[in-house]
Amino acid sequence: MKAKTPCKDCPLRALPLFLAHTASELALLQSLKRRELVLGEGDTLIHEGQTDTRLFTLLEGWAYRFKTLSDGRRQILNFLLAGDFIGVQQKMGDKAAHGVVTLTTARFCVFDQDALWKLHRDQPTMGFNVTWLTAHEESLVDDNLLSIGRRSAEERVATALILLYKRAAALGAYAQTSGEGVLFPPTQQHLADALGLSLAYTNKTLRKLQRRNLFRIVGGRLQLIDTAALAQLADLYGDGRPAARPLI
Amino acid sequence: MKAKTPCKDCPLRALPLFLAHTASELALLQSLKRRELVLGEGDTLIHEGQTDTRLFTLLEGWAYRFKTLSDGRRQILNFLLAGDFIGVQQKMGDKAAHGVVTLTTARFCVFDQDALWKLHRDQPTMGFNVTWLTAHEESLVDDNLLSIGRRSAEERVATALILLYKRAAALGAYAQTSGEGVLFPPTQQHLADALGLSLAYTNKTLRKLQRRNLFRIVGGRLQLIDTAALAQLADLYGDGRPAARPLI
DNA sequence: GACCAGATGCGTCATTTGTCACAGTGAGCA
DNA sequence: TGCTCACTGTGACAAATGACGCATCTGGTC
Repeated sequence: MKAKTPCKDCPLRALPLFLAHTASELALLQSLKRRELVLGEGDTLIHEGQTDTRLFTLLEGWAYRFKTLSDGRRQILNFLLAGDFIGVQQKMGDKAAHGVVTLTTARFCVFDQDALWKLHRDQPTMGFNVTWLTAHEESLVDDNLLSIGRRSAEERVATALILLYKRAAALGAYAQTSGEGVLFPPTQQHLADALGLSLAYTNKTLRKLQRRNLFRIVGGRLQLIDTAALAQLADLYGDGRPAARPLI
Repeated sequence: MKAKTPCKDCPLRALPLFLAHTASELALLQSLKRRELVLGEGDTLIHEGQTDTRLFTLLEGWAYRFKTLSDGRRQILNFLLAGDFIGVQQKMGDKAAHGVVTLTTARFCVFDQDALWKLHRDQPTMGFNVTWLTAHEESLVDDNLLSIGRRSAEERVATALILLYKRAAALGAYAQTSGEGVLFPPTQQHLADALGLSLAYTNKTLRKLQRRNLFRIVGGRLQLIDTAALAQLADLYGDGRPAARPLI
């Protein structure tokens, strides 16, 4: 899988979710792309505590960012899907960095060591895009913080299902979305760690909503059956559909 | 208070917490500074849901970012102290923006409408600094998410007290830190909303730690008495002291 | 000094969520 | 075929946290 797709032909870029870039922006990206990296399910891209790493873009598959306490308690900060840009925080050398682990086999675009600075220096619009993506990821974490701090278990599950569904669906056929729903790789343990709940209680809550016929998970695919009921539980602001965004 | 201090003489800039900027960077900042704004205690800087706003830097006082659910449950995402840069997320037009409210009388630096783009375009190092600050704020929210998702009430309180203490202390005399501790304006209700706990339980937890003589809050000032015990409860990675950072 | 509003402090009881133990299920594999 | 292992499902009970009510304190203000 070292076949380096040229950036301008990147199939992700064709999706309506992603904004178009100019030829010179693409040329800069191409010049910063070092290689592609494929990891298996459950592999570590960035170790927790690691501070100097490369920058990556997730091209295919799912991953997640997480932090742990010394006794092993783990919190998933957010899930990463195709198009997500990874590593800005580590580049800033923040003391308490997080880890990144894959949830499925995943393919990454690996950038030059100095990519973060060169993006800002050589193409201010790309620097702006980095800021945009960083602010956007922060807003995902903000949402999760609201959920975990103030929503009940049922509401958290409903919120997570809707938001993850919409994110995956926005990638469409590229992420194998179909009439049967979206691919949904997280296990209940992952959901528990993301929602700040125990595994057992996450299971009970999922079953409860499932028995009310609000959603279905079959064969690794998530289908929302009663989106309105889920949305009411979740009490979201918007419709949860991700905004069009830059792709770096 | 419309007395516009020139950026290069900003007293914040003299603190060791903040990195030095070049003359041309300062000149750019100066050109983007429109005015200063003073708000009273509990005033709203940015309404929740507002998407297009200005950029601000908090020059003096405390504030907080928050989100609410439609039934009024509120989550404080993080506290803002002098030197914090405000408004990047709203500029990105993220659907589910947060509000910003002051905790004390506060003074803000108000920037030009297009400041975000001009910072990137005219001085890539300043664009880089915006990314840095945004990533840094995200990492604060990551920390809070770990706390609320996986720490017990006692651990959350200990963590918050240490981190807020260190942030305030890093501003030194500028934030009126003294032998009597740091100024500490949040009420127990604010702490409860930040920690994802109820007001009553926050009170009980604070009292418990206070009775164990771990800290003291008197006259609006926070003193850590047994920092080691607090740190052990908090299970932090580093020492919690904030890293040197750009000031925009 | 009396009053008031916002904070803090605390007891009791209710609810949510966690813990533990164990059973079922299905995919991979010897 | 029968392991094993990761994952899902479930019940009984325990622990953490929330809800409510009310007392107390404190600082402003008339």
